[in-house]
Amino acid sequence: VSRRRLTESADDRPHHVVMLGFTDAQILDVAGPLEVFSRASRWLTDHGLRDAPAYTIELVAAEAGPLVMSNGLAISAARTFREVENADTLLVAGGIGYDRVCRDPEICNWLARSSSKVQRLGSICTGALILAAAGLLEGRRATTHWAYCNTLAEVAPSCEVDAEAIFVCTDHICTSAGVTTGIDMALAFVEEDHGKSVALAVAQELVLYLRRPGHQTQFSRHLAAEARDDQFGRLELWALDHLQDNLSVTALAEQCGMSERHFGRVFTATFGSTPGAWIARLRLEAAKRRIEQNAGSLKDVARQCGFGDEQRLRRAFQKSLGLTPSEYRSLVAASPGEAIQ
DNA sequence: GCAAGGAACCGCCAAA
DNA sequence: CTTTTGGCGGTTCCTT
Repeated sequence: VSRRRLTESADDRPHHVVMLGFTDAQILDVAGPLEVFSRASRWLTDHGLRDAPAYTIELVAAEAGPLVMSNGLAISAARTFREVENADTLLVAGGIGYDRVCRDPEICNWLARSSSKVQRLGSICTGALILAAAGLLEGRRATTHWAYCNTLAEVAPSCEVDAEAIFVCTDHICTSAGVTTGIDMALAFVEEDHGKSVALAVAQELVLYLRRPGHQTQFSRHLAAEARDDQFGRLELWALDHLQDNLSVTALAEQCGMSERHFGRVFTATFGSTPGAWIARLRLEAAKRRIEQNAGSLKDVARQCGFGDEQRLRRAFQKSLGLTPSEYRSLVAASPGEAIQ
């Protein structure tokens, strides 16, 4: 994250955050980050740190008409992207319809032009592919939803794709990974603008908001998997519902009706990740969410997420995070908004 | 921390 | 002939 702070402008103009949404965008892509800015703004005025709102927030549509989000919820944006002026932070949502937006030259041109005018340009999930379509990720480091990292590398050959990062910022362009990471990115923006304590306060408030839907990451994974509606989409749904069961390569291959050898080969070609590593990641993410939500003992978490016992859970955490599960828990308790990779 | 056993991964080749 | 699929076996990594 660039350390560029908002200059205290004489007129104390609020920072204008614009989210570009489209039909079939992920609702969490859209709502999560905007919620961060809205809460930050309220926190600052509630605590007497600002008289005027720190952020003004606007959702604009890529096309005319209401945005029917990937969960069926309809939101109406007052304006389309054509009418946007003076955006300070411009965010691009991801979701199922991203490819349609990618093929729209008017939006791509608008994004390319806006990029040089705005202070920050961010993408959530597959929104990164829209930025790539606008030619904005060439020669940069970037990330996107893990299942689309290969696609991103294809459409933006000189883009250095970081499949591991939660979000990646180069200069003023930030791309975030899966849906919920858009919230982490937005928190980083708030921190950049108003300092760590404000970001932390917002994050703490948001923990409640995040807890409510339950297993947020898996939830969004469910939506994405359902929407993908192909063989591996169905496999992911099945795997998410069977985390505690045997998810060996043999079992997965059987689920897909393929031989192990063929399954492994097709899977790796599609996802750029081996089946074993993918399952490990699914389980680790699930365990992290449960620990963040303080749902049960580590033993329960280990069992529910398919690690079997605490030892295996601990090893998995050590390997990917360099922390033990209990260290992770206390870290999250100390700073709930901080996402740990 | 170590050794044994097992699972995952992948190159290679053959059949469909 | 090319593409898709599957079996075999060696190596590596993980679990116990």
